[in-house]
Amino acid sequence: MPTSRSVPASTPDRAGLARTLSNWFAHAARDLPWRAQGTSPWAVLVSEFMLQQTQVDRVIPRWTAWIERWPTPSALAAEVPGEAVRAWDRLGYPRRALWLHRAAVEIATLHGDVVPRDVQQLLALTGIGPYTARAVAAFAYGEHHPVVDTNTRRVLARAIHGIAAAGMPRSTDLDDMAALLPPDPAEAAVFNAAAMELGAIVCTARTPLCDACPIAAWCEWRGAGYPDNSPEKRPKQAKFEGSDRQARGRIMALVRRSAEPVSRDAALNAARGKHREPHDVTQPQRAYDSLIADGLIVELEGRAQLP
DNA sequence: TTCCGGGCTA
DNA sequence: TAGCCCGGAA
Repeated sequence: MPTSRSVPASTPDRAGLARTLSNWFAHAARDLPWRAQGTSPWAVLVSEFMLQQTQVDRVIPRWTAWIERWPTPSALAAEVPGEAVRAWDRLGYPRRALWLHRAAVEIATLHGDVVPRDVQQLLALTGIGPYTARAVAAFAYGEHHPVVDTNTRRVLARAIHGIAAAGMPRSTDLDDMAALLPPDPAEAAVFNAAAMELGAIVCTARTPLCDACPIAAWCEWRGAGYPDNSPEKRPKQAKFEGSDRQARGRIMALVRRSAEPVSRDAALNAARGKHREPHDVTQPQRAYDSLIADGLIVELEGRAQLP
């Protein structure tokens, strides 16, 4: 790995980078519904929960229906958790539907039905971590915080550190971003969004569109000739086919679409899929048990249903 | 057909 | 640190 240059001394015109990127965002930003004027903090929070693991195009219809049905935290909190799981549909990682429901209960009961604006209070809510807490504070309330998601981390790695790909999250990510933020809170919020947007649609992981990049002139990675200097790759993701994840997803799909509780046998059969692969005979039961442990299904008299 | 992105919890 | 879901990109 090349020695990184002594950090800020020789780096040019950071304010120019921020200004240029924000100007680009003003015309290039996708027209996403949660970016509309007047979107409530709750609606912003819901969008961030959904976007934690799911691409924008798949989130939009679920988010729209969710906000229409549950326009406030207390509206969701009044439902049983299973309704949140069902409405989550196939967004993936359904534990997050449970967490969002729990967060709604916490906001309704502990915060007077008002989404907190303080990062520490946001972090204390179920399912909210460092990214989501700062995203809500910055985008819903205009608070001055660095917001760093995986897209921003990749932009920082390339533009600031000259490294082809971001590795594991670094302790310096938030400091790096904070150093770039304009002092004005509203401008800082725009810049946070702009950096994420650049990572999402231009500075992409696999095929970055460097010719179309508005901050190419500032990019250390480009300046170095696009070296293939990534640190170790992140551990490769296990195959989905044949995985416990897949088995869990199949059970959840069955339980979500069933108006009535389903028998345990039906659930275990669903876990096996069409091919009835016998490679791991313990998997269906393991998947079933793990869903119960996660609270995503409950079993009553040998029948499984949403909580 | 395979690969991989995405933040959080325990 | 591992585990979690699905769909679109390669």
